[in-house]
Amino acid sequence: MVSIRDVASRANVSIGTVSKYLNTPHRVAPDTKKRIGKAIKDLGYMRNEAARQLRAGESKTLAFVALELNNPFFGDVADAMERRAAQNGLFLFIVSSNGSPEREGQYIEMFAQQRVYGVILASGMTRQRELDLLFTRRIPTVLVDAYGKTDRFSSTSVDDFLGAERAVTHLIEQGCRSIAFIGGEVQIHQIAERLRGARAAVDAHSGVRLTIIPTVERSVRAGLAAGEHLLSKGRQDLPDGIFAANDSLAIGIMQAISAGSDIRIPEDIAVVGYDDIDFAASAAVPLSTVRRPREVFGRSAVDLVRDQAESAEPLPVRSIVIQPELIVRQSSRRT
Amino acid sequence: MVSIRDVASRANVSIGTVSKYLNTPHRVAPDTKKRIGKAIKDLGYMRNEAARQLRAGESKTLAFVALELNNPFFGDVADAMERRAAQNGLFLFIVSSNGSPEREGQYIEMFAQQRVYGVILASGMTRQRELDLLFTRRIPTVLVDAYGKTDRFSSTSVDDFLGAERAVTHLIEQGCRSIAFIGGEVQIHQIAERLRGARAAVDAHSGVRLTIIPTVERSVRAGLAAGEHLLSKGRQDLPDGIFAANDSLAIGIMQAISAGSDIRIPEDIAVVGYDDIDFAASAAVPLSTVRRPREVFGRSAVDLVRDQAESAEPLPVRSIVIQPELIVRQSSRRT
DNA sequence: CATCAACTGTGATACGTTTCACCGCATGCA
DNA sequence: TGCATGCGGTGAAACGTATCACAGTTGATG
Repeated sequence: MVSIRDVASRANVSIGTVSKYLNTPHRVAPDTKKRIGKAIKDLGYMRNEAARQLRAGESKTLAFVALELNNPFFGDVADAMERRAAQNGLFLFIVSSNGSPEREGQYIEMFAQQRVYGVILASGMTRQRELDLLFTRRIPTVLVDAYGKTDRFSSTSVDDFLGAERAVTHLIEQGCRSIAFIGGEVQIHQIAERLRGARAAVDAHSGVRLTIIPTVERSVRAGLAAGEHLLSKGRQDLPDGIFAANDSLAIGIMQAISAGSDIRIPEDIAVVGYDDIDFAASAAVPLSTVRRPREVFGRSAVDLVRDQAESAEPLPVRSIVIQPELIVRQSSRRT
Repeated sequence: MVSIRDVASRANVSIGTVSKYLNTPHRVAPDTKKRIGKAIKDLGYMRNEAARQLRAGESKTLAFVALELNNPFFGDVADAMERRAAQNGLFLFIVSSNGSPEREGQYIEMFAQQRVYGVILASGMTRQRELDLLFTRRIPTVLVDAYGKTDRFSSTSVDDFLGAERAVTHLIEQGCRSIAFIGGEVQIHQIAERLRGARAAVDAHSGVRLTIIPTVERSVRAGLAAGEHLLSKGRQDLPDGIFAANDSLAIGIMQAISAGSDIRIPEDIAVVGYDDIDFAASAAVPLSTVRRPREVFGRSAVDLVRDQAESAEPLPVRSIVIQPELIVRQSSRRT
């Protein structure tokens, strides 16, 4: 493997000069510059990033830990972050925790070991252990959608409690009295918030019941399975309103219902999802949902990290909270 | 920042012993082990990955370059890769080229500088420059969906030519005579293949026309725009069959058609997409499509990289070609 | 009792950079 | 001429780890 040393000797200069060429080229004489450039090309030299990092101690790599990538919502957010990162001269590494806190922990540890530029956490299930790690190491960290979870990190989030409350209140206004919350994995912070909001809405109206149906994943497939499970019950046990933890789930459930029964949406069961992914509007029955702005989300998370990283002294914690918007479509419109 | 040196002195051992503790703990006496462990905990020591890499020269990080993450297909593939990587004790870093070959080039260069374990390329638009780079540096590299593009790298791919040919032949059998191919960004290898397949099918039948409609992105939104553009033409200029470059596009187009006209799908226009993402089956009109197995895809790409990386001598190039499957649903079923 | 192997721990070296104090030299100015 | 200034280049010292030959100790074996 060819190193800076080889380049130096081939160009008849010292190692220091080659390094200068690499980092502050304007401080190298034109003639020398040419020689070094040629040597690099001839040898096919490529800087060893590990060595650079070790010595310089800084990195331009921003890490984004997503909960799962099969949800298009995260894909869109990731793409938005990538654009913003590029504008700031940063690189964005995305990892998927695939729903496992242990795995996420491994990744965070690796990022800490790499001394990355910063970390954006959107898994909603980061363990205290890793949060402590990031905090004590002073690694610029931003939490996505963990509103109120911590006073140590900056965050961007949508007020999921409010969003869920609005969604369920809407269902109740449409006449629903038995509401099922699907996707109740309370490990995940966002989901827990949505459940809390749903319950608040239900509690505010007498005569309304809330049932919780957990799922393993939050994919279309999981929604299908949940829907089929639901249908296997007696007709009288069915809810008349469904609030799903995200759109993928909702779409899966609606598909199961329309394929496996003559139950009508929204007349017999009204459905509301969460996120407003692009596929929500084009579902068999266009899906009512709670919109979370993806572009803003991604952009502001990157900005928050950058501000922290570029600032000399520690910045005060900042929390950006975005209001969610209820989008009513056919799947819940009864009037 | 606390280093291995601090740990050593606090535990009253040499640096070498601490390193041994970190890498081959079974060669350290239980008593010493305890002392070192305590010192590490007390000091909050964390290994510096850059230094480790510099010295050891090896990494456990696999890089996946995706074309775009807003397409759920890539998200699913990425999740599948992540699972396989975890099984092999590897880390998976995902990056999105966001449709820009320059940006992709930057990432590849950075991966080469980092001496990553391996690289999986799925952008379909990797430049020759970067391919050469990876090849000469002997970085284990696998191409996804670049069947026949190179004889230097192993690859997993779906035969997109065949898939497209089948899709369009199916449209013709359903009576379509004027077919539009939507998403014609020929820069991207996969898309170019699909276009080639579509043309082959059209050429094999007399009296059938093929129109190409390019789009900037390949998202639902882009499909909506393309659909609206289509509708703005006179009714007699409309195609009677649409083959979209992917499902997101197809779903967007169908949505535009059903919202902005009384044109019926499939009676007036039959539509076929590509990928069979989970949302295809649950679209307003369930979407016919060409299925690409996502799980197998992700898994085998990781395996190919691993085989190369673990092998002492260079392995012969291997190409895994998967047959695509045409899934006929309502959007193209006229009989 | 001598020998040998297994087991622990040591210290020096190397990995490929960046950085920084320093030096020689030419230039401009009084 | 004397002196400050700035430019272009040098060489050595880190950065934090892994590795490896080697040494000391112990227990078993013949």
